[in-house]
This record gives sequence, C-alpha cells and structure tokens, in this order.
Amino acid sequence: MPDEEPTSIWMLPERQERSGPGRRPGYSREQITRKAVQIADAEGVEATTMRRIAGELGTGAMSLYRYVPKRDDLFDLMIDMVMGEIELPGGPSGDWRSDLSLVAHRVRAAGLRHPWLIALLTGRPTLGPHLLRVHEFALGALDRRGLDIDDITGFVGMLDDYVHGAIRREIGWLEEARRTGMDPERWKRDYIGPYVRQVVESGAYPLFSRSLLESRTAHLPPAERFQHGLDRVLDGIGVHITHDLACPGHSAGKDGGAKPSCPKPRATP
Amino acid sequence: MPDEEPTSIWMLPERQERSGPGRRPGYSREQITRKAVQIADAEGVEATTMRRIAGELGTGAMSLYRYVPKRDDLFDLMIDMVMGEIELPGGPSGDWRSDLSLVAHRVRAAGLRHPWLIALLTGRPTLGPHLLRVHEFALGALDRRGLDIDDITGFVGMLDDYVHGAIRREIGWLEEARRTGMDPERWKRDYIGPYVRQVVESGAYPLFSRSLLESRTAHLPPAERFQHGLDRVLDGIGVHITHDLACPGHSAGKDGGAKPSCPKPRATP
DNA sequence: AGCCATTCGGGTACCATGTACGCAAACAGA
DNA sequence: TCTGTTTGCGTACATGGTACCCGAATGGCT
Repeated sequence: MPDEEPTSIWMLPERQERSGPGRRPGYSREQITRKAVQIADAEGVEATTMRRIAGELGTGAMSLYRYVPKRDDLFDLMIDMVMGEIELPGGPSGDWRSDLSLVAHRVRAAGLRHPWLIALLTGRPTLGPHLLRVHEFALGALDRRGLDIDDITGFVGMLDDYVHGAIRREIGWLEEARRTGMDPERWKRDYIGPYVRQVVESGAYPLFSRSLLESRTAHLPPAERFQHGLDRVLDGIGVHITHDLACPGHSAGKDGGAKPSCPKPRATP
Repeated sequence: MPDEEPTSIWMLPERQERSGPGRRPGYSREQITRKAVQIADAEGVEATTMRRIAGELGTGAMSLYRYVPKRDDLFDLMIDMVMGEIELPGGPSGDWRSDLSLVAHRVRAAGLRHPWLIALLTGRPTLGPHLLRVHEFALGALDRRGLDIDDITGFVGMLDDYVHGAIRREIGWLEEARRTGMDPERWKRDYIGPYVRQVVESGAYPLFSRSLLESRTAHLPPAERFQHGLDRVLDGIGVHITHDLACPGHSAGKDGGAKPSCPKPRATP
C-alpha cells in the first residue's frame, strides 16, 4: 500500500519492531521529534525545517517522511513531547485551587522553556495523549463540585486562555525581535520604540500610555504578574464553585433552558 | 534613499499626493490591504500571497513592495483594517459590564467574519491605531473604578484572552479542515473522528469524553455559549470591582509587597 | 547458499513562496 | 525637450515542503 488513508498522526503508531523481512529503521519518531524540539528551542520554529532536522541527524530530508507524514504532524509530535515533560500527580488532590494553579505554572514553565510552544498550540487544534492527560487533570480538579460538565469545560477553557495569553505576553516581544533577526535591544529602541513614543505623545490613548509608563516603574517580576492574574481567574471560578457547593442538586444535567447552576450573584455596576 | 531604516509600518505613512516629479502611484496601501483581506476571507490567509494579491489587482508581485515593506507588515495592515470595522461609542457609557460585553461581541463578530483574524492577531504582537482604539475603549470601561492601572490592564488582558480563545474554539476545527483541503464533513468523520472515538473508548480520559458526548446532546448555540463564558469572565472582574469600590484608598500604587486591592474573599475548597 | 518480497535511505526534481535588483516607463519642472 | 525622480514590474535567486524513484539492506523461504 503506497499511501495511507489520510488520518490523524495519533492513529498512525510508529512502526514497531516486527519480525518480517525488510531493512530495519535507522531512526525513530521520538528521535526526530527530540531533534526538532532542540532546534526550535535554539533558533525558533521557523528554523525547524525538514532539511535542517535531517541534516543534524546525518541523513536526507526525505528520510523523515518514513516516520512522519507531514511537517504539521511533526509539530503535533513536538507539542505532545513537551506536554509530556509536565509532571502531575496521578489525580486531583481535592484542593481544586492548588491543582489548577499547579497545572498553570507547569504549563507556563514549559512555555518559557520552549518559546514556540504556545504559537504551535494555538495555531491549530491538536489532541495528543499528553495534552489530553494535562487537560484531564485540570478537568478533574473541578469535578464533583456541583458544576455540570459544560461549566467545567468552560472554566478549564478560560484558564487555558489566560495561561496561553499570559505566556504570549511574557515572551511575545522577545520572540518577535528574534524572529525578525534583530537583537531585542535594537528592536525595542529602533523598531517599535519610536512608534510607541509617538503613540504615547499623541495623547490619543491615555490609559494605554499609563499602562506602559507605570509598568516601567512598578515592574513586578513576571512570575508574580502571572500569579496575580492567575489568582484573578481562579477567583472568578471560585465564586461559582462556592455557590454551587451550597446547592443540593449536583447532577443537574438537563433541565431544559434553565440555568445549569444555582442562582448566582451578579455584580451590579 | 534605496532602503529605509527598518522601522514599524506605522511609522512609514503612505506616500501621499505630492507635487514633485515622478510617476504617480497607481495603487494604494488601502486598496492592496482590502484585496488581501478579501482573498483571506475567501480562501484563508495561506492563499494570501504577494503574487496572488498582485494578480487580482492586475499587476506584478513586486509592485506591492512600493507600498508595503514586507508581507508581515501587510498582515499588520489587514489586522488593523478589520479592527477598523469595529464600531464603538466615543467613550465608555458608565456601565462597564455592557461596555466590555459590547467590545467582546464586536470582536467576536469580526473574528467570525474574518476567520484568519485571531491567528494573525495572536501570532505576533501588533499595535495598529484601530487596535489601540478598541483596546483603549476596553481600558476606559474599567477606568475610575478604584482599580489601579495594572489591574485594569490585567483584566482587559484576561478578557482578550477569553475572547480570542473562544473564537478559536468556535472556528478552530472548521478552519483546520479547510486548511488541509478536505471538506469539514469528511475531515471530521475520517480524519479526527476515529481518533476521538478511540480516545473516548479507551476510558483514559473520562471527563474529556463526557464533555464531548454531552456537548453533542446539549448543544447550545455558539453565540449563547460565548455569552455564557463571557458572563463568567465578567463575573470574575465584577467581584473585584465591587470590593474595590467599597475601598477608600484608590490610588494604592506602591505599598511594598501588599496586595494592590482590598482584602478579597477567597473561596475555600 | 541463493532468491525474493519488503522496507528503509535519500538523491533528484518540481513547484510555490518572499523578495533583491535593475531597468524602462511615466511624470513635473526647467 | 531635457532631466531627475518615482513607479511598474520582469527576472532571478534562495529556501521551503514533498512526490517519485531506485538502490541498499534485511530476513524468510526454497
């Protein structure tokens, strides 16, 4: 069979050791993925080309296609390998807040170690086993707390959104400077600096200007900034959890068009 | 001067009508950007190549470089053109909740009209004037409510994160199907379907499976799902706003390591 | 041992892309 | 009309993914 049915990479397991005839594979999916991750870490995902990976492995570009159908699939493998670095307990501890906080910090650490991760992760939907494991852990942290599955999914989605966005904000400008080939100092001073200065001096965006100017003086460390925002997100989740805990009915699956949770307080402005 | 100093596109205004010698420009930045947006809307951003844009304008690829320094800059222009479609009141109404809700829904509408928007927007940091206008409006909605500028920025960032993430979830799979060239039905059934089925049947991810299975039965419309999550985010912001309103000291800029807001309730699990 | 089916390695090649370079055409003022 | 300036754009190059093909390696069978 010359070409496989087009299907997800996760349905095409690596050809394992068999006992039939034919030449033995000289490489492995994992080895290729590891090299790709290493290159992306060092020089960005745009340097992670098939030729480059193959070259560093001492082979030709086309050899990689014996192990990976397309380059995009290799990206999926890279994502999942990095998600596999994230260590988590076997199950939720019972303290949902610290569980979610743990996931958030571990994902942030991975995103900082591998600055390409978030871009790939948000660039296209992917569902590798390690990503699913991390996701399942986060879902589990909110399980059995009176939330229906849609709310649990929604809250975990909110958390993911924040974590990804925060990581992007943390590394965004640095990555962009690297990507365009300037050193960050020059990029900031000559490329974006003059425009930002003009924006501030125009007076058209006073609040944005304030956020720029004051963040320069009150620069709290990135980790604490992340934690600060994370606390806000968890607070938002927590409000609904406590109220739902006081609510007797827990598996309120389908009650028509009614709200799936107890009457909740809404801030009146 | 053959080549300009590398600087932000926003610092290189379009060559306007002058009265000197030389041939008149036959095109315009806006015209080029509009065509690029149109192609991206119809066939995705990967079809938006310089040759293609130029071809549809009836000219050669290199002509575009008289108006745009690099392709990435054209992306910035596309983003800002679309942000310019977003109509907003001149200033905040005083009802922060409906103001933020308005921005969120307008951005969502733009993101659905132009399915490439979020990918470009989160792909690299950009600060076009229309984006700044929208951002400033959101900041303004939370101004003068006892929050310091860092919290305001943080909350608006949270909101952006949710909005972008929600839009991505809404169009993510459809876009991926289109991008890979299959019709969505086939993509779902033959490509990702078997894997998802295997994941569910493996039993290793029970909560993820539940979120998949029950979302099939209780499929609430995307707009309401978006609103639902948005309410959660706004609830989370609202908690801090009401508390900070009851708090006398408002400009608590630097008090060492203390929290910048009043003691806030923390849900105990 | 010799043959064969099968699988891997990877060279060559094709096509698409961004974009540097250079020159001819268009234009206003002298 | 001549001249300097600016635009239009054809040509060309480097880089990328990847289809195709064939020789090399390998183990089982006769």
